[in-house]
Amino acid sequence: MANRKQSNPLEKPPSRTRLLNAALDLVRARGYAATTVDDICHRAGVTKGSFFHHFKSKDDLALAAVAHWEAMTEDLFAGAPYHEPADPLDRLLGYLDFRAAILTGELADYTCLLGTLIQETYATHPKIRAACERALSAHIAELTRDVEAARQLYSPTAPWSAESVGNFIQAVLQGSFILAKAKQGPEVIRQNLEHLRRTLRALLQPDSHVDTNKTEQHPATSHAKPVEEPEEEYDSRLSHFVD
Amino acid sequence: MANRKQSNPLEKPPSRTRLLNAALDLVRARGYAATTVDDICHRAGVTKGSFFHHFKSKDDLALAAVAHWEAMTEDLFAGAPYHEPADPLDRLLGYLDFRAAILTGELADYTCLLGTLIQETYATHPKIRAACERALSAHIAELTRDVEAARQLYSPTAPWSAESVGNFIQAVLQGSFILAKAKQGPEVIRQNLEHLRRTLRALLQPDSHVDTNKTEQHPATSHAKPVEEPEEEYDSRLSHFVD
DNA sequence: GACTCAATACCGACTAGTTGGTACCGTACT
DNA sequence: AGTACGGTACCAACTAGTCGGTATTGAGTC
Repeated sequence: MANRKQSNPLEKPPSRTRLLNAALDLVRARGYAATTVDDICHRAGVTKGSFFHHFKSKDDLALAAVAHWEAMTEDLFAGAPYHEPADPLDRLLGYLDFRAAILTGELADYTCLLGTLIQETYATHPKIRAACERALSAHIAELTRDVEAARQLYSPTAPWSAESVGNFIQAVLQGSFILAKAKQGPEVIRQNLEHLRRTLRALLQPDSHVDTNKTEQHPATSHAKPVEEPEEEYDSRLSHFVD
Repeated sequence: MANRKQSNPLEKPPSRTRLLNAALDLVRARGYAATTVDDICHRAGVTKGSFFHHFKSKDDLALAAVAHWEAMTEDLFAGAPYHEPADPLDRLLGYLDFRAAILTGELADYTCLLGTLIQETYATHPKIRAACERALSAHIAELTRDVEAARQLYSPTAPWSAESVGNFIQAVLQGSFILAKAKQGPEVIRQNLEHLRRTLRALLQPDSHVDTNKTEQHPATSHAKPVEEPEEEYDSRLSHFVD
């Protein structure tokens, strides 16, 4: 609340935003419990007085950080190019390409705050868990819309729900992040996105007898590679949304 | 090291084992940083003197806990019934059934120590991360053997490696655990295992012209349900492997 | 346009409690 | 006696959170 300073592109963002960004970086790298308030203040370049002026507790900051994360990622995905295709399956495959394209920088830069936070807080911090769940579900719901459209188009009689596929995609991403942290590199994420691409193609394969004009756009059996990543296109820290 | 007391089924396990089990439970429920040495001692019913007699630091305990976990899960999976089928694809599908069957009790009872630990330590505790990675990779390698056998049998020209499929399976599991924690229940894990089943069937579908006698055992297009879970069969805390 | 007045933003020393880890001692085997 | 095991008391370092204070802003008043 209160009057948030309008974004004068010349001056640095206000303390509250700096604190939130610092929290995002540190929590994703070290986890929630291991990140101290002092750490966050130091990285944000402010003092504890400022911290507790903006947030009434560390947990309160965590909730704000989740909201901040949700806003940032919502913008990121809303502005991504994969929404353009008219075909919903193409949009889904484009989503996977996009997820691969943002895998730049350090591990902590492209992994998910929500997954990290959930693991640490699910049994001990109900509010944080709930906030993470809401944010995650919102993203999945967005995805599910395209899955449902593609299902209607290609496999209307499929025995799976669109929502379950949305969950599956998100699970592969979250699990891939863990493997990437274990292996200290994003390669496993790319490979899993590739498998996910195969999975979606298989699930949404035009039913043998259902005629479609899409066949040449995504040949179901070939080893099609994802589109070449635009490399420097996306800032993985998403800092260009910080305002 | 030292002479570990032989398992007299009448007396409770030795302190060291109690400490390790306590650590497993607490870390999986609250995370590593949020679990204190005192917590672990209290749950194990011993004092700090005992703790630091057996482990020279909290991190040292973590390494021992990973080894303990690895030994327990190795026994668990080695003793599971899914190895019986001669067909490697059946073994893989049996593995998925087994993973579904052990989803009993509390969330912390059936989720994975390694995934939790990796998230919190990957950037700050190199030794713990490395230990988790070794344990996880060993499990994946085990799985990969069956994938490779199935690949040779059904899709020898497939454009994917067996190892990448092993990673994919593990990623789905780890990610499903996160979603289950967010949603506070294992249902999403079951659904994702079902999708994984579909994925494996699609990947290992007998190549159109490759004849096989397996068709009736796992009809590739039906909505086959996994075998009914044996419910009370597996103790999710795995405590029967404790010594 | 100077002068309040109040609200907001920020600072940094301080505290009460907690943390991992240590020192030291008693006991039970062998 | 020696060694493995475990208990009690303690500590230095660190933690989230407090508190009194200052700087900056903007609206209202004359």
